[in-house]
Amino acid sequence: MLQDPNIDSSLTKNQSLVLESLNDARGPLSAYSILDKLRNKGFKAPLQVYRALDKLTEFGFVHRLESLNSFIACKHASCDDSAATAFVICDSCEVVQEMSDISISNFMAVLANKASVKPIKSNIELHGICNDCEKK
Amino acid sequence: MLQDPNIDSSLTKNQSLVLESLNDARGPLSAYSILDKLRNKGFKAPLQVYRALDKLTEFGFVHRLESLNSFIACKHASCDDSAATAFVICDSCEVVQEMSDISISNFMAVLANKASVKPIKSNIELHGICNDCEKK
DNA sequence: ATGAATAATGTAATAATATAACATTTACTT
DNA sequence: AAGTAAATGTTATATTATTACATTATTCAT
Repeated sequence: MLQDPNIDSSLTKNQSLVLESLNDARGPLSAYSILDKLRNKGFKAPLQVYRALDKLTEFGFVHRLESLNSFIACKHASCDDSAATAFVICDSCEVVQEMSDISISNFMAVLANKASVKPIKSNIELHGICNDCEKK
Repeated sequence: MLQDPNIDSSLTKNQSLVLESLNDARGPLSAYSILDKLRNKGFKAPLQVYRALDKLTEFGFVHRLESLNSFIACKHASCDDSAATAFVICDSCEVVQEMSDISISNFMAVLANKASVKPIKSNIELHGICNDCEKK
């Protein structure tokens, strides 16, 4: 799977390695499981992972799933700050769907307005059982 | 401040103490800061707090703020499971507004439907700067 | 009432997640 | 090339949460 060179080239070595780990993963990963995956690439301390994750999150390449203390690569071409994203998580198979349409951003804008707050960052996570798991 | 006896009477001693701590607090508290507040009431270990928090959350008396790893008493008379709640958090003064109207529940229902997921639990947190802090 | 089952508690140990502090290296800019 | 900013390496430690197991309290059917 080829990566966009323009994206990867803007990243440092550690950032690229962490992002690759997340891209290769089927689901969200904890910082420490990323660390374990990257020990054979020279990673030795959690801070190496956390620092890369900070930047990747800042760039919009990675999202943090607060309710799982874990991280997931953004599935969208570029997730700019203005767009709110919602995550739907199956508690059975742990598949995560990343939803990011205008209605979500609108909803959060309305919420911010109701609360008289200037929005910085939103976090929307819905836990449930996906269709496939429900059938079993 | 008098508590509803019907509510308190259904709680155990530890649960009541933890809920009181959260009711007395101006904002959200971490489990360990609750523990510290309750040491003079005989609390000695984090598990005493976590176990009480589990039950209080289950009963709907307490909410967990995932992005803060902390807990807050529910401001509503009774927060049944069917109602989705959103939290608006000022990153400056740390005041938390608990929003719980039908539009939030509706929004999450639509999201669940779009993702073909049977919803269990939702978590909506919006970080920003409140009006008061913005003025300063 | 009594005994069995269930729920809650006490306590110690440890696991899992995250950051502080400081030294060093690399990359960028002029 | 020198100076600055950004990234990295490394150790130690802080913070958050759970496992495991023993004990006590409560509930509930008989």
